[in-house]
Amino acid sequence: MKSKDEQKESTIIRATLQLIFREGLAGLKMSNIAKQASMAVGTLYIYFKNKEDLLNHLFLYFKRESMTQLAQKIDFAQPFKVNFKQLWHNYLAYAVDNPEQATLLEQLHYSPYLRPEVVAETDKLLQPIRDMLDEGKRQMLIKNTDNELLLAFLSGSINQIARRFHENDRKLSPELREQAFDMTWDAVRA
Amino acid sequence: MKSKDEQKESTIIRATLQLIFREGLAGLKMSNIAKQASMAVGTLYIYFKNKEDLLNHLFLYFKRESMTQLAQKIDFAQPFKVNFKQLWHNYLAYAVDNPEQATLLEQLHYSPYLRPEVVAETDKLLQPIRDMLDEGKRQMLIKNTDNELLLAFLSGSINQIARRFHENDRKLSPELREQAFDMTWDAVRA
DNA sequence: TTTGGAAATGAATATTTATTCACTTAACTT
DNA sequence: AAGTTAAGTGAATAAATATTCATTTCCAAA
Repeated sequence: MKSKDEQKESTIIRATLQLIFREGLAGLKMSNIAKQASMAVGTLYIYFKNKEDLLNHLFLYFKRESMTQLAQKIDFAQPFKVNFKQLWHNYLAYAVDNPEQATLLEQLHYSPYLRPEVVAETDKLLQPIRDMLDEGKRQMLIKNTDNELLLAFLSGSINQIARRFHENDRKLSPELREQAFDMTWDAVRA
Repeated sequence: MKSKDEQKESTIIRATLQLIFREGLAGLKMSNIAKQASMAVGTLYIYFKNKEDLLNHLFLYFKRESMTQLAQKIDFAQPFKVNFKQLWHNYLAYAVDNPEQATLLEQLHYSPYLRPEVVAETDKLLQPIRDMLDEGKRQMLIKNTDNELLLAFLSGSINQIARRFHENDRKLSPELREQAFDMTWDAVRA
């Protein structure tokens, strides 16, 4: 018998990502996903129950992927600021290299498609970062401020910087990235 | 003869806002807009050519409204930092009091509905803020950094703070707002 | 108070889009 | 190499949704 091609699931998800980025979630059609992924519409339904199911899987898939990227080169033996800086640059690099994702996760988050339990599950992925911020506060290196405020400040500024530069076709030079990091560090340091 | 009710246009726009916020742009249906606005579907087509037209009008409408709010109590006779702080608090207050807008503008921005010329027009509305930032740099009060970077940093962090707190049903106390402003000021000051 | 005309209505229609399913193809098993 | 079974296909169908339009309601002028 013919066996399921395991790569297809991710092919479909990535094709969907491209389309949402190009045309928005509101313009997403199953027939277009099939075309973009070079397969028949029917095939989509072999891998995912329906459109809603596909979108929930996609949300989790990219949240997990982004968290993996974020954790690159983080080494808890290093001093706090070294790790903080690495994390910040990882986040920015991911947002810059994958401008589609931020847009996508944003749009999905406020759509009738996403199931609440999937949203809750992704929030748990942030725990290691919360722990890291707590450690920074314990060492009195960063301001003793609410974690949600810190997280919102960090993620909001990074995403928006990546988005605006991408939208205007501008490159974020290493110098600009350094300037942006300095702003962030000045903002959070004690 | 019966005359056109001028308020209806804004009634429709506001009803649409509510719905996009509740169900996302992807879930937006003309029939629901009509229900939310307590009128018949056909009436929508008296005030707007079609769905796309309605959404473009709505985008401009709220961009303009938010800029008006932002300019409240700004007085160019005041010192730079006073105005900067007022502007920042105006922006945060608007984002907190109108959590729907940010979500909506975000979603619309990346949709097949929005016409490019409408996007370009809204970008021009930011010019007074760019001028203000330039003035701060001239007085050597803020870092001499790219305006787009500064704007992205400011708007991204504020929007995300307002959004996350609203999403988690948490109130942003005056103390937290002060802390957030201090972070921002530390970030931008020379 | 009558009447002309635009606003408002919402069931009917047109259009778009998700999903199914009868059929074909490919890979594995014996 | 024949048989078996699941993957893959895409035209056909179902479902959802935008838009129209024949009819009714309302207002203002005559």
